Amino acid sequence: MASTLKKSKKQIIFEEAARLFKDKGYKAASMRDLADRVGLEQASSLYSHIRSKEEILQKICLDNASKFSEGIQEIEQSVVGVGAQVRALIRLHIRIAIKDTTSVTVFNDEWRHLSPPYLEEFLALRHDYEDRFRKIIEKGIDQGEFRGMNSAVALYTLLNAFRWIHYWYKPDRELSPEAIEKDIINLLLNGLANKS
Amino acid sequence: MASTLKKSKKQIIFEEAARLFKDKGYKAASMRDLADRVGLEQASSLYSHIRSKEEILQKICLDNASKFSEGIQEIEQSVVGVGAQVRALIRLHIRIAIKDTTSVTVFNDEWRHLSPPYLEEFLALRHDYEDRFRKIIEKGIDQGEFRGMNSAVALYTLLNAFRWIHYWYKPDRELSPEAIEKDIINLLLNGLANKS
DNA sequence: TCTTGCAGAACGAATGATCGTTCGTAAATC
DNA sequence: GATTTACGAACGATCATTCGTTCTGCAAGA
Repeated sequence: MASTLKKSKKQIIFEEAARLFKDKGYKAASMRDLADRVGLEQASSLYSHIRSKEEILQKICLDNASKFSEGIQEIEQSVVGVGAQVRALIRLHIRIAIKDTTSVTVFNDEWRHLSPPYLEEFLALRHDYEDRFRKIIEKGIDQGEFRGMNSAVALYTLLNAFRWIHYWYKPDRELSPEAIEKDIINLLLNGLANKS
Repeated sequence: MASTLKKSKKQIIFEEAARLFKDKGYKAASMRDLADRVGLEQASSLYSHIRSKEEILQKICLDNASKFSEGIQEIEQSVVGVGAQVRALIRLHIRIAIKDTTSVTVFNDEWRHLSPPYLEEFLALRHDYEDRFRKIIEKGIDQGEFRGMNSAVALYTLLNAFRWIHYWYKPDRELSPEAIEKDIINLLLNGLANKS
């Protein structure tokens, strides 16, 4: 099989850790739990592959932050019209949530357990992302394409509207990702589009 | 002052614990932290007033669950028309989030640390609430008042759309609770109302 | 008014459990 | 034979909680 790019143990540990952190929360998840899940008898064995527990959280948080940064970067440059941009951003969120359910849950809910230098770095990235999203919304409001409303309320309502997918979605549902995208975009955007 | 209904120490402990659990998360919050916040030198002193750490979490979770149960109960009985019912439910969520910011955060994010008998009880209450909310949405879809879409997608998108308020809202914002209500209802409901 | 007794509240030490991590060594892999 | 990986014991820290004691405020009795 050409597709047998064997995963390194390190990678397995990171993936299993994401699942563990999602299931129990970062603080409640122990390194002994993690050792069990990857088939090691001792928690100490993990340290042949990783530096620390927090290193795992750092990687998960920063990797996901990068996904969103790169996503919005591309949308700003290649998509024209604020309506299409917001639609693309919604799709970006939904697709990441469906593709990387576990790591996006950790990214969403466990970032606060990052310690000082990394916490600030993470918050700066998030602030930057929200700012760029907000600017698109404000532009749409100014142009009359979006409903006149507080832009922060619009921003956070949108950002949170998908935050159940990574928790709820399973591939064997009768509902396809495309159908979810369509329904959510319709629900959100026909409230955002000005039709006075 | 007639308004001096002195809070019992127990009540102070519960309120301060909610704040602490919100700030650091249930697992990361220690009883020593809590003792500090209520002005006790020793964590052991807390046990003159409370039975256990989890007792606090149980009360916070069940109290808030009751608020939502009672809220939807009243709406089902007194509000006519699915459109008005959904509007009332949105207002219910926003008002609780603004009134009890700290405890609603704990209720939302920390319930999973409840242990066996209480966890199941909590999940049953939540399932019941979601079911009743979903039935209203389905009725609206059937009657043609709401957009034709998957009712679970609609339910969870609505339920999560406000989940930033308890984190973001501060009384000194230039934005009044009424303005937030208006904006969110407009944003969400004009996407839900069928206008073909 | 002063003393006494009592109960609730706070303390401080200690318990057993669990945590993340280190270290020296042994097994496994190449 | 060299290097990576796993082990097992151990470390120090911190956790929630228990226990016996001390402190505090207040009411009853003298």
